Amino acid sequence: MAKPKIRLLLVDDHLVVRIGLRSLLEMQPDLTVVAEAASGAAALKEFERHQPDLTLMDLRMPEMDGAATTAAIRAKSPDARVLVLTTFDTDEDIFRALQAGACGYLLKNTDSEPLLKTIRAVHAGTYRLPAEVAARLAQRQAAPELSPREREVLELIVKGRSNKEIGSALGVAENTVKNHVKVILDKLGVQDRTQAATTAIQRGIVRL
Amino acid sequence: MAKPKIRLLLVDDHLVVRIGLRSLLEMQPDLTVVAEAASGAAALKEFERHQPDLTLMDLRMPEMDGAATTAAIRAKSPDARVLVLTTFDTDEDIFRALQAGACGYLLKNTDSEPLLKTIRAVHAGTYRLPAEVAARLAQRQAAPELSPREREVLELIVKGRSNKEIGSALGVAENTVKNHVKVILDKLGVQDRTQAATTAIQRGIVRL
DNA sequence: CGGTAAATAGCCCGATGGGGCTAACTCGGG
DNA sequence: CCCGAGTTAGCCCCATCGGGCTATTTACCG
Repeated sequence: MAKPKIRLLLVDDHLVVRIGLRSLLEMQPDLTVVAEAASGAAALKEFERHQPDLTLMDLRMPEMDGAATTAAIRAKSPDARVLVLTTFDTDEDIFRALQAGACGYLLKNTDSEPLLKTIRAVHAGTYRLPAEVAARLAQRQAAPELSPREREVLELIVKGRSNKEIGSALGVAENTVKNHVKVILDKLGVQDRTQAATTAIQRGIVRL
Repeated sequence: MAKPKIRLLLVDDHLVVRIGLRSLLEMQPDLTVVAEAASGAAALKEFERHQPDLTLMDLRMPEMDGAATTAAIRAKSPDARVLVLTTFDTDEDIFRALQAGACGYLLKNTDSEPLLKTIRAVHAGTYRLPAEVAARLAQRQAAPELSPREREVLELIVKGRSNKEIGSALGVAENTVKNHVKVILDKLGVQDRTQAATTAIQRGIVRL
């Protein structure tokens, strides 16, 4: 055994995905899966115990999602390498994952070759984000972020509440809500609340 | 070999899921995976060739989705058994799958025991839909279906178009659109177009 | 300590939306 | 051959929405 294997931690709430990944990865002579976790909380424990070289992380998970888990891991181990695995990619998810400190991202429907190639590249520190993703990230940075209150209002918009209902729900005047709505529409670059709702869902700003 | 094995066809566009399922299923003495397909079209070919006892079918796939593929299979082989595997369940997807002739449905994040149990139950013909799902189906049948034109209008609502814009897009008067919208709101059981948009997305009536 | 952003709230006004109601025409099934 | 559903279209009316504008308080950052 000339070179030590790359030690991997798998984090995914889907059993079949964990099994599939494990089978795929264990067939490689330079890779070994040292632990699996089905939740963010479990992932933290396993990371502590095994200190893997690289963590493969699903984004959509119940309770603690992949971005939050990634942030928690990197808070304790700033040089931890995390590669995000997503099923369908909303810009917001990827953005949050990368902001949380993920080193890269992959779609789950990629073939084995690009998957293995990316794992080795990330481990070697030579991984670069695809140009298309980098472009979307740049665009996202250009787009102004919503304030906490605005996100709150946006969630209620998505639920179909009127400005008046949102006002009483938040304990503020309807006029105040209207102001927030105006800012939200402006920041999202849309004309009305329906477009705001659908783009919020599309970008993953709010969970449906 | 006293009893013949249950011969399975796996249909899923995710490589890791196919591998994971195959590993899981091949460990069972009474199950064998005779073929895999990564698309609806490929699934039809493999079904023709192998005539499996049971097909495990993903719903969300590019080009031809699971419901359409299930319908195509059952059009040729009316007694084919198809078990739908979904990641996240929108009512509409499940409903369409069952209408297309699927025998049952499972979430991908289920553990192995319920998965194996369900496979054997479906093959034995003793599978019953969970009460919760049956209730949702009953509710869906109670809900009146949208007419083709109404679905068309709904799609434009989701895109954030105004009634006037929808009218000119469809070549009809704004008043006509308003009538359609009224009916849509009524059929969906919602108060305004924003709720219509979000519930349409949630139920899977329109693709985002 | 001053500037900036967020959150609050008010005003006016025109555009849009949605409820209720009537009424053509068309097409397919009983 | 008529009935029902779908599609078309009009009417009135008022609530809601969204644009534009100003203003106060708080809080944080440089």
